[in-house]
Amino acid sequence: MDAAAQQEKPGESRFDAILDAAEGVFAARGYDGASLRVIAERAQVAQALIHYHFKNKAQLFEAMVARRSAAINDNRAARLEALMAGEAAPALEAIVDSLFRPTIEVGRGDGDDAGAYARILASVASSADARDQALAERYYDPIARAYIDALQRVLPGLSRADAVWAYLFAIGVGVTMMAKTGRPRRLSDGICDDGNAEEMLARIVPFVCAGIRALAQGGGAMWTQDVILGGKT
Amino acid sequence: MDAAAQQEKPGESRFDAILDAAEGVFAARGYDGASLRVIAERAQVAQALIHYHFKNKAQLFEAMVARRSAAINDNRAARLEALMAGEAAPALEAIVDSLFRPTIEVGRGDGDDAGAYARILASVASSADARDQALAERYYDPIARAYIDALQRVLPGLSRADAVWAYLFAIGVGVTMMAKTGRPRRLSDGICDDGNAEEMLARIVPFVCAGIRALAQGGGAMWTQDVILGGKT
DNA sequence: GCAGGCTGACTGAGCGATCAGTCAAGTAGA
DNA sequence: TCTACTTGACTGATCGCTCAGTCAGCCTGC
Repeated sequence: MDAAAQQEKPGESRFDAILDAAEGVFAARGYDGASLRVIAERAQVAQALIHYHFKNKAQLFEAMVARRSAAINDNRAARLEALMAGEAAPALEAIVDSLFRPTIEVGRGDGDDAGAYARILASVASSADARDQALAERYYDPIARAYIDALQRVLPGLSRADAVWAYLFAIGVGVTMMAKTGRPRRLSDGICDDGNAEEMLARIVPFVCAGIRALAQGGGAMWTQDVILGGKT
Repeated sequence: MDAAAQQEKPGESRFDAILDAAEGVFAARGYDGASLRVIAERAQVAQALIHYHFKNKAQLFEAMVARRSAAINDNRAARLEALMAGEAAPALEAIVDSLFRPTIEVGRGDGDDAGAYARILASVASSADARDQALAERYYDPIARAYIDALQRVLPGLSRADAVWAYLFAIGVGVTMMAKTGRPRRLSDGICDDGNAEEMLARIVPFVCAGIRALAQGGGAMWTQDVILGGKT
């Protein structure tokens, strides 16, 4: 047992301790794989206390998502509002940066648990389960619409459909890359490190921005048609 | 056994029926949420038969991944080899298309189960769990290296590190978008439909290609530095 | 000042349900 | 008869959740 890892953060309520523990265990084991017993152990509280504060397992999960998503999306909203307040349209790069940076500064954390919430988000984002989609709709769709609007304001040539696709593609990149799986290091023989968020962001932002601009220029639909019509080679 | 009690897919072995059922249940409920009882029910076999064919739950999961990944990655390898065989370097678009198309034609399926395997892949890809990373390493790292090599051959300006990042970003987009969550439709008020794979692919390919080219041109690292040094606006 | 009622925070014990996995017995085709 | 396949019955472990009850602090009436 690692005493330091179990030590309660000073000044933290047991309520928050449970949410912290839940985040780590849900991230490591998935929703069904996580057990309330293990969460209680890690939070150093009795298991029944979880049911005192939260109606059931599903509500604990939602409370955990609600707490983190509020922190991240409030941060995003503030940055985005500041960007869009001026008369001149901001750079696309600034918008995309404001989309990803809060997930690092607020949502990623440090140390062994880095990327814990990002892994939870990734599973929610790629799930067709009704519970997960309801969470996505409640806690992430509002900010998503704000960003889709912003993309259209910055790139007048971007259709509504392409703006939605662009946003979702961007989220797809972000959500999988923030999860800190260790795969970049393995695939690159140590050159790439997904533990270095700043190094990743320096690539994700130009990658995503170039992709969005390509959709705005509408150069896309032609390609696959060529492949289909002309036969692939 | 009377003919009426046969499985839904005629001529299919119970072995494959178990794998099919496992795919659907694992996709819908996650690894721990899936129960062997439910899988056996859906496959219309006794639960013990699962343990006859597969040592345990983990091995069933791996066998399911192995079967699908072999189908997808053999298809990818054949397309990629054909593309790289010629003297002239192929278009980047053709390479990226060959990366995504097999997941639709082989791995996505139709009807209610569309995207089932893609959802499993998404959870494996964003997991830091040792079992999931071992699966990724065994079944997906080899083809990943082949694509990373191909990217560098087509874009000589692309460094090894950027090629790895580019590949992982592309996979991030693909894996989350193939999962068929219904979110595009919800966010776009019905305009966008992630059930239409061809429509998505027509956007994903140019998006990803433009992103990769941006990394090859190295225009990335400057941006975030500007933001940090100059303050954001 | 202080007794008594009241409430929120918290706990140990244990319930019924369900889990993955085991096993001996049975069946069918070669 | 032999082998591969298939089954129902079963087990110990673990699950989410409930429940009765402890405890400290706070209000209220006297």
